[in-house]
Amino acid sequence: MDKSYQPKDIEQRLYERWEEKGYFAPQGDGEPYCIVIPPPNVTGTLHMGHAFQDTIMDALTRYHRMQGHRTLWQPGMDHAGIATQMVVERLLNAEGTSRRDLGREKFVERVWQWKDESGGQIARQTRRLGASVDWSRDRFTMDEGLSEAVRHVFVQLYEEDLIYRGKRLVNWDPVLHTALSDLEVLADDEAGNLWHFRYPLASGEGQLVVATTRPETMLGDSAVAVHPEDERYKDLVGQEIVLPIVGRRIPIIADDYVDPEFGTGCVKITPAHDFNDYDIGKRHDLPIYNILTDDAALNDAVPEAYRGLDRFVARDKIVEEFKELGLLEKIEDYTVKIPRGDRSHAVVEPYLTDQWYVKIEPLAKPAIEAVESGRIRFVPENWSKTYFDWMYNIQDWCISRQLWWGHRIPAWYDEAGNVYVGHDESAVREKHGLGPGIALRQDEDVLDTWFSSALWPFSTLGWPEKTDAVKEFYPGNVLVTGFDIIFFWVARMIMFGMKFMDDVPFREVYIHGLIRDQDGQKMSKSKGNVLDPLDLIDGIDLESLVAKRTAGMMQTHLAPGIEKATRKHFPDGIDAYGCDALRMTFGALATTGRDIRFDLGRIEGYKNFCNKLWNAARYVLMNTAALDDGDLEFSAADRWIRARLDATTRDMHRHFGSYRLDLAVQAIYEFTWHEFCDWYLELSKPVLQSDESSAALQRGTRRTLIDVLEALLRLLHPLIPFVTEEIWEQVAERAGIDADTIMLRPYPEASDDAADDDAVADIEWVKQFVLGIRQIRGEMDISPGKPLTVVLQQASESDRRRAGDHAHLLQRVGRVEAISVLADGDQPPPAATALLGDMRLLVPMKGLIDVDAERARLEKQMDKVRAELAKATGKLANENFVNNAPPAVVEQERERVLEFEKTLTQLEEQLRKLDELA
RNA sequence: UGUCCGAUAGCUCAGAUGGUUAGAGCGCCGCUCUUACAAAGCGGAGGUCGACGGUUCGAAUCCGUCUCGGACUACCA
Repeated sequence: MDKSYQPKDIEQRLYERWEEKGYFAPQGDGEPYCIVIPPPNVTGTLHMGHAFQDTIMDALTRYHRMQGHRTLWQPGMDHAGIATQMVVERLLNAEGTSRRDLGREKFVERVWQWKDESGGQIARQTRRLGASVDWSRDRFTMDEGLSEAVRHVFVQLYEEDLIYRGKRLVNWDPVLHTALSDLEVLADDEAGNLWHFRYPLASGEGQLVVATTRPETMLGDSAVAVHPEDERYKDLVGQEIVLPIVGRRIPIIADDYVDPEFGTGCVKITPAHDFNDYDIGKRHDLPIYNILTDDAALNDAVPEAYRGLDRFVARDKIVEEFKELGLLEKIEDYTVKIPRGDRSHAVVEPYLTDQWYVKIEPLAKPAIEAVESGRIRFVPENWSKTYFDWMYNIQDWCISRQLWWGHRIPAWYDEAGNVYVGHDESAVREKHGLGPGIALRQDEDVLDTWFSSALWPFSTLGWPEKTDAVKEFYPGNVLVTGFDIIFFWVARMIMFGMKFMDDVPFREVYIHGLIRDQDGQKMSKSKGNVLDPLDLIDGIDLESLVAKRTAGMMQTHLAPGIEKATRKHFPDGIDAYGCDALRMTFGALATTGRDIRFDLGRIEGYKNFCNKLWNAARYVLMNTAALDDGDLEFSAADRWIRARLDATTRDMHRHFGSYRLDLAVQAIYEFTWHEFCDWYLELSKPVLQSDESSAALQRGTRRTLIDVLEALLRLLHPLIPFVTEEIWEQVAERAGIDADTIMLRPYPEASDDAADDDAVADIEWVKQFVLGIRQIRGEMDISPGKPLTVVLQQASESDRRRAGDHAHLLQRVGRVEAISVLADGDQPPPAATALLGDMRLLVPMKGLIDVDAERARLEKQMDKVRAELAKATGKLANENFVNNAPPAVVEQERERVLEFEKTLTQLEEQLRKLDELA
């Protein structure tokens, strides 16, 4: 083995072998365990969030696979309608052509081409992350089987009246020319104005002042509303306004919606271009004046001078004209929420169009119950509240999109505009008796991407076919995802799962946090703070990183700032940490539902951890070459480390069971480094490197070294698959295990044997002994290599026994040359002191210890003890404590006081000794 | 608008059901290249647990109020 761990050499080689051998496919006949991957968008590349999520899922998958479950991690990708179409359109633009130039068919072909390239990139990244997905079952939301599932669902919902077509206001993206669902619209505060317009009464007597953030929509006004109880305007209700510029007479109406406290208490009503106004319009039967085109320019319904103007140009012109007419009361600065498309970032318009909708309430009900009843559990639990909030107020889902890339809606129209829904055209013709003479044309629209995503937990398994996979792997066990898509995806999977499978799609939803940069900022391309997980695995130099972050930016003016920040945060680029280190870091950061600041310091530490493990293995392998059969005798250290391994194994099961990968990482890190390496390996040396130990004892230690390391590797494997596999192959051979991979070995189970208390106590005593000596060395500046003589004062029977039994350990690990026991009544020599229970460890000074330094040490220790003593006696002096606290707690406190007092006496005595000397 | 989350060492974070001296990693300060590992070993310093009240014998932990962050959600034109 190399002297240090070199991940680069082994990761890809191992992954290829695992894949070739088919280890990722479900194996055996254990209980099924299934996770479906949240399918990444084909367009993109995997970012830190994906890598984090994949790490969690892979750890769970490997853990369950090792437990003998028939484990499936279902992979796949999403066609991501809008996102993908935008990317390809941008490519076309760069080539000087466009979607429209190509035409629908050619364009879609082109997207498929792009999908193959981009999807390949994602698959490569997924492999580099070590994800043990079953590639043989890889699916894509637009492949034939999934498209079949989509059509099936659409047709059934339509036939059950749960899908309908309707003309209403939708969120219209005037750049992409498509409708959007509510969820795809993001409203953020932007600086704007509030314009106050005077609207003259038709009676000619007076005017009303209305305030608006969108002056141009006044061209579509069909009323002015006031609150019914508003005394100022009560008498005007029923009268009319003459709408300036347009000249239309519109009524003054009364509606509760109006807040009399806001502005003037008068609201202009534009039913075609505002959701609230639309509702009011319906309540009052107002005419609807659509004044916009698909591009959000003004259409022919407005006065000639405004026709064809962009909405924002028209806005200025309207304001100008009001000013000229003397009808502009005032302009205020005002912060407005501007709705923008989440992909195009264009300002979205409420717009009246024909769209397809899913009637959501009947679907939402069982989905709410599924969570209420506990059939689906959110982890952490509080996310269920978010889920309920949305589900209780859920709106019908607009599922049609005016795009070319996606599942075409399976609806056909005849020339009269009658709509027929069916699997395909021939099915429609057959069902409705439409002969070949009748021309049908298919709906031009495609479905919202999330419509097919909602079917993912069962469509990927072959549904609507009744496949074995469906029977076996539905419902899945856990969904691992981010909170940002609880509404988009999680809720919809639950609704469709309940509807079509009559069962929940998964039993638990593990919601993880968002990966942020070192300053807590969300990672995004435009901020230039994204990290490519592969760059953390393979490393990248500064110049390449800068180039990568500033390349292909939409807003090029941000590049210099990004470059500066990048040079500041990564002055030396990024080291190659290897996949395992990255995964271990993600695991350690996977705390319950809180966002994660990704810190390079952490990954560095886990790279070191991998190296530590590597070197521990080197030591074990070096020392176990000569394994032979024969009697085994296990030392106290052997028995101790096995007990510790058992305890750690229990911890690992508990933490995996509760999705606390952070605690799992912490527990296994602690065991590996601070118990196995720091102590056990050191304690094994005196046994193996001494002629005095018996062959049986040496055998026992060798056996333990191999056994514990082998189990440790299995405990670690779900988290750090590569380095564990690489080491394991050699260790397994030594251990006499005949198997090809650690992946399919059983996950360790804690033994039922009671912990070996004697051995544990002995080794704890040895540790305390050594630590005491080391402390004296450290603080007295005695070289670690210098052998010391130790005198035991007030040694009990068991202290003496232990000192005798483990003298060889103390000698080697503590560099204690000689131990002598001070007889009762004998004068102790001037010495530096450490305490071990009631016993004192004395390191005689013989010129090597500084009296003042030792005095300072003692004073410091005594201060600490005195503080604690004061606290404890204070407690006991409190009658309430003594009377009310559980007896065990009180008793414990009494014992502590005795301990402290005894310790204090000892230290005082020692201090006196020093004073005598001085 | 409503809901939720967070505030613990210089930094990034752990701290079930309230109970010994509040922990880890990194960083920092010393000392060591001791034959698995300097990507290491050993020792050490560093925290009135956001603020104020309350419950309790006892609060980082439970309950209120507040401050400062963050997220989601709904909005008054």
